Amino acid sequence: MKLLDEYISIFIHQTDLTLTSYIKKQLAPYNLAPEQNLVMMLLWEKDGLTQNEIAELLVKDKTNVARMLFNLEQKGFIRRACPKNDRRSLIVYLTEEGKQLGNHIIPLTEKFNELVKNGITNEELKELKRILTKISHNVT
Amino acid sequence: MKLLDEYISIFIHQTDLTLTSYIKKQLAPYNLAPEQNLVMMLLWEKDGLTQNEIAELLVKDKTNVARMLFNLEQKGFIRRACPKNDRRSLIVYLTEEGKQLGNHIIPLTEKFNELVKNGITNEELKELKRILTKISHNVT
DNA sequence: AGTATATGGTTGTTATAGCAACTTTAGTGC
DNA sequence: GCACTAAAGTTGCTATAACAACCATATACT
Repeated sequence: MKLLDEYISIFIHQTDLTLTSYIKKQLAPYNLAPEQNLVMMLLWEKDGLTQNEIAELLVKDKTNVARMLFNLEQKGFIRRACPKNDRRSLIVYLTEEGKQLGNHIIPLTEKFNELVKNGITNEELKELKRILTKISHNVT
Repeated sequence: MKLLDEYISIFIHQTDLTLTSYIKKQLAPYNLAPEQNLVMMLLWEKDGLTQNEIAELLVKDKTNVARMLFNLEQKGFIRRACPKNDRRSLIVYLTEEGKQLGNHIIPLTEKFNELVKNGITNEELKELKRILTKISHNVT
């Protein structure tokens, strides 16, 4: 498409859509959406983060994170508890089911990452990150 | 963030979010959302496309396009008419207001594109597109 | 102590994004 | 000409994304 060639931002956007669409289908059988998976990946690394910490780590609006966590709680993958010393915040814990889920999902995301990088050298990856970083800085 | 460094797809996703967020704010005063703007850019190039053609050109689901066009119609930028030879389809036309809008938005998007490309050589841009294309093909 | 401010979460609204199921209309095959 | 299939749009559902406004609790400052 012409737009896609003229505007690099649209090119990046389309690539992102393609990638998201793929991983979404991979995760669907596990009842997990792509961004919900990012939250889970944080928790598999370090259980017991607060909502706010998750929002900062994912560079996301706290409203989105709150809603994602609500959904993950509904699905039974996490639970939220109020710490005694600060009744404003909520700490997020994995449930047993949430912990088990990692055994399936982590290999799946590793495989996805390998697929994405297929045929691309480390040099190229570094170059890609370097240019994307430059682009981000240009508008920030 | 660790996730961002380990998974190139997340890196791309974050870059896209940053870009989208920026252009969204630029377009907001004109009562136009980023994806709505893509539709308008197509129409400024070629008025009188069908909904289906727009969906194909933008590589988007027809349901999204239908809803975007509904919103653009509500805003008064386009109108939709049924061609006599095929009562299933809808042809999309710019209104006078929609045409006028282009005078403001097109320069704005050009400026945005220049900003995004700031400090990046044509070689780097080509390289970026090449690698992103490879990545897209890997999951398609 | 008491006001002011800051922090952590929630709710509401708008805009993508894509799937499934559906309606209406057009074209095909016999 | 009738049944079948294909095509174009619409509706409903779930999941992001971000902003504004809000509530409750903590902290700071006087």
